[in-house]
Amino acid sequence: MSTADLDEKQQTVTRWIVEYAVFVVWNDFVKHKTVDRNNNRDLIQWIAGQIITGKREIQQSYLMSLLCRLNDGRNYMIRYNEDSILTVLEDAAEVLQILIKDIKPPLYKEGQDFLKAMRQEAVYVCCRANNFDDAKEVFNRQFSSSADKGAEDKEHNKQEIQKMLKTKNPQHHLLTSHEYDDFLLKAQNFLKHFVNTGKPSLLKMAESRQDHTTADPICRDKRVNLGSLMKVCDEMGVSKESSWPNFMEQRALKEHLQQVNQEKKKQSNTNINANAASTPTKECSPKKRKHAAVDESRMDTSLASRVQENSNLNPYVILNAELPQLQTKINEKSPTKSLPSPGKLRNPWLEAEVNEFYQAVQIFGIGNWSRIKNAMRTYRTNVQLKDKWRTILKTGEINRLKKLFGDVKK
DNA sequence: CTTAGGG
DNA sequence: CCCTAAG
Repeated sequence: MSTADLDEKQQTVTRWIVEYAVFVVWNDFVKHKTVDRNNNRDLIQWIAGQIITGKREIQQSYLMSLLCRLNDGRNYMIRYNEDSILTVLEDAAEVLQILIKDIKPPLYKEGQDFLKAMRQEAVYVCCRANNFDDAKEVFNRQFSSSADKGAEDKEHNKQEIQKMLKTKNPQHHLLTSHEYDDFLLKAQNFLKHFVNTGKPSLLKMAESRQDHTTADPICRDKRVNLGSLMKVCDEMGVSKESSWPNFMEQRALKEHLQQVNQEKKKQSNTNINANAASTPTKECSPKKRKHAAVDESRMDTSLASRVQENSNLNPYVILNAELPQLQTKINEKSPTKSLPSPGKLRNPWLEAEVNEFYQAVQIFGIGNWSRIKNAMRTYRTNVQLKDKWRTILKTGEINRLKKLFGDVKK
């Protein structure tokens, strides 16, 4: 097989994954009117880093990033990048603008209306939180430059909002007559036009495959069997390393972190170790585990079950979960290149970093430093991780971690 | 390219 | 954190 063939196949698989990703994120959105940013961000970041020339793929990745922002829209305190003063919904409005830039005539008005609605909502969410100062700033940013379009109704609306802002009343009818969920519904109705409702190719492939490969009930109810997806990649002659993003492993890690955090919240009620539930395979010999795929069944069910918002993640994870600016990252070749770049000299380990590391070791096992590295998306090398583990043992920090997160499997 | 272990 | 041997 020539390398050109391989490239093309990789491209195809990449497309499929994008397609599949949109499918997953969109389904989340319409079903629960929410998108789990902390999980889907891995997907989006990976996609953003891919070299995908197809216009549709770019649109799709914009769509997904928009959905994540809409989900966060209630909380105007969130910022998607550090030096931005824009609130989530303002940020989302920018993404939307790009998304609908060359929208076709029949939809043009709808698009503009929705964009307007989003800008209003950006003001409203501040008002609902009784923060009229921020609301005012958002308003000025979003509504000041509408001089170019002197439509009457727009002006009217603008004045209405201005009046509302003056009252400083969070119970104003403008705010109470529409909930945020109504806005999401509106979003859903409009954004339908951007999502391909057909089944993703990758999913179709996987489904046709799993019919005769397994009778596992989990796989039957249309849910995705990631193992099958990977198999498809294999059969396409695409090496897993380059084609299959390691967000799968990252997700496993994140889920584990969430579980542990929730467990900690419930605290002393039960003595059950979170490990026992999340890492069923412990009898494997190290050699065997090395070749086993990431626990597929667990990730399968997670696809459908990551519904709840988790506001209790530790700060390190939240930091790590910030979305990249799609506008700037979309053309970059390698997502890993854009990660927190290492200082030239030595970088001390932060406690939160060590905690994440320890939990990663719990998931992937001692010695699988490479996989741990990928899951953590850290700039540190496998060897550094190995050395860190050694010093954790030597210094006795292991005891602190053991108390915090439980034992680590051998 | 990965990991283990010595320095 | 680096180096190197071994898989």
